Amino acid sequence: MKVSKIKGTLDYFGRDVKKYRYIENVARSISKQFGYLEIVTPIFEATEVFARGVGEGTDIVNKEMYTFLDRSEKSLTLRPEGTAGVSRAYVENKMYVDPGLKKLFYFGQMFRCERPQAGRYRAFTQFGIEALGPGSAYLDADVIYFGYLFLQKLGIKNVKVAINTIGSKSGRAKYEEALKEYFSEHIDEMCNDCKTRLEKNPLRILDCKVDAKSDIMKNAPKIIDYLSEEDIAYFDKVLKCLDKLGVEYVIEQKLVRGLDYYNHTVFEFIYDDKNSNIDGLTLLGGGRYNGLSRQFDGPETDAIGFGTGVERLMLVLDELGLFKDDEKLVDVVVINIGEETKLEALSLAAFLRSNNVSCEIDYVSSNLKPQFKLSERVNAPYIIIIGSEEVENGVFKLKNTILKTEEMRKIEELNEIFNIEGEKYAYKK
RNA sequence: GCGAAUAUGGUGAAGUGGUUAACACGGCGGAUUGUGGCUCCGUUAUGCUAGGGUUCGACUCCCUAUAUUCGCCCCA
Repeated sequence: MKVSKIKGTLDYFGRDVKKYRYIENVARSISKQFGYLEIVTPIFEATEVFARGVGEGTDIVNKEMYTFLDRSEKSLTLRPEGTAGVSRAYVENKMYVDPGLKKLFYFGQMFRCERPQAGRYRAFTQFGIEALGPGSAYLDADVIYFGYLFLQKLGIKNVKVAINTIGSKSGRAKYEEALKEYFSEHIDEMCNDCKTRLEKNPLRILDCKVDAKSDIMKNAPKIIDYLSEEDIAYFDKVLKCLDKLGVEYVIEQKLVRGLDYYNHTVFEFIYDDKNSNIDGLTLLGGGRYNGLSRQFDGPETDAIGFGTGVERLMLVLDELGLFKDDEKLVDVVVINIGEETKLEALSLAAFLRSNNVSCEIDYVSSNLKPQFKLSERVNAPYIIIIGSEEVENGVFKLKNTILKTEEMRKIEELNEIFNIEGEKYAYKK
């Protein structure tokens, strides 16, 4: 039977898996620096977690989720994003009883059934952070700075930080009402997408690219008129903090984000280089989601976080040539000349390995050619060559493939050459 | 859901309406070598995504299907 991978999924191996782990390692180390601890939540959850958490009106819930019935007819869903599950876990495990902030990060696969394209897959990996507990403008800025520094550490410089506020939940609700009313009067002149958005999520109309330049859009109600003084002061403070931290940003009034749970500060990091074919790609996005915990019957809790797509970052690293893979696979390849010394070579390899020297050996052939091919393939800096003459005389040939030198050494010197403490290797007659 | 492009061996690929489907890399076998990576010889797609059609004849033209890729929408 010929089977192939499901559309929009990836096999990682070779260089790609190294790139993937490289990003993961950077993510983990920066999380540590900011004091975020890992949380691992299930790959699947009850469907309500996302339906309620992410929001009934969102694209994710309406057309992108992998939802299925288990054997007891319960509706489950493969997680399409990380925040809802973390919020559910926060409430369920009563993490709120600890005073102060819970700072958590996750790194894992998410699933969305949509059309794959550059940097977008159906099974993809997100790294995200969530800070649950007392909110503050300082925290908002710190979270944004986290994202900023993360991309910097990966070497990704040309990034536009777009930021906006959509106010408190009540402000947002009033604003949505106003938008609905306003756009209802003009809906005939607008694009089809906007017509559906009007019912589902009027905020998103602002995000429309088709009608962006029309007068209707220009004259639409502004969020600023629906923000309370506290909301505005809060946002100003976030911006001041970013100034101080040296994060350059652009205020995008029309940045609203597609998930229902957001309020107050929202942001997106967008790759910004007109000359690049990945210009405009969203690399990281997030915002504040105060009160999401109420969806899971938890206490009203402030929270903020972001998510970033690892596959997209990999795409950027490739595009910019930022990931170099010059890792040597092993330190030594042991080559034997003639079948009669194969066992001696294996024994020598075993000795090296047991003393933390990584080492490779050809298990099949005793011909020189394939053995040298192997050492090329694994990029070994050293080659040890033994034949029956060497064993007879208690020596071995040591080849340095970088300096391209070759010399005969006594077997007693092996430990010294590879910095091995303890018992010395000796040929057994 | 909409739109576009592509589909030849292990890989990168060239190709023409008409006998043996170019070339390169890789693989395999061998020659020469106690030391390869240079050289030399041989070998490596009864088949060009699948099915149908046009034709005396199609890998090359048409249709359908499938897959991949890219874009829109939305997002990470």
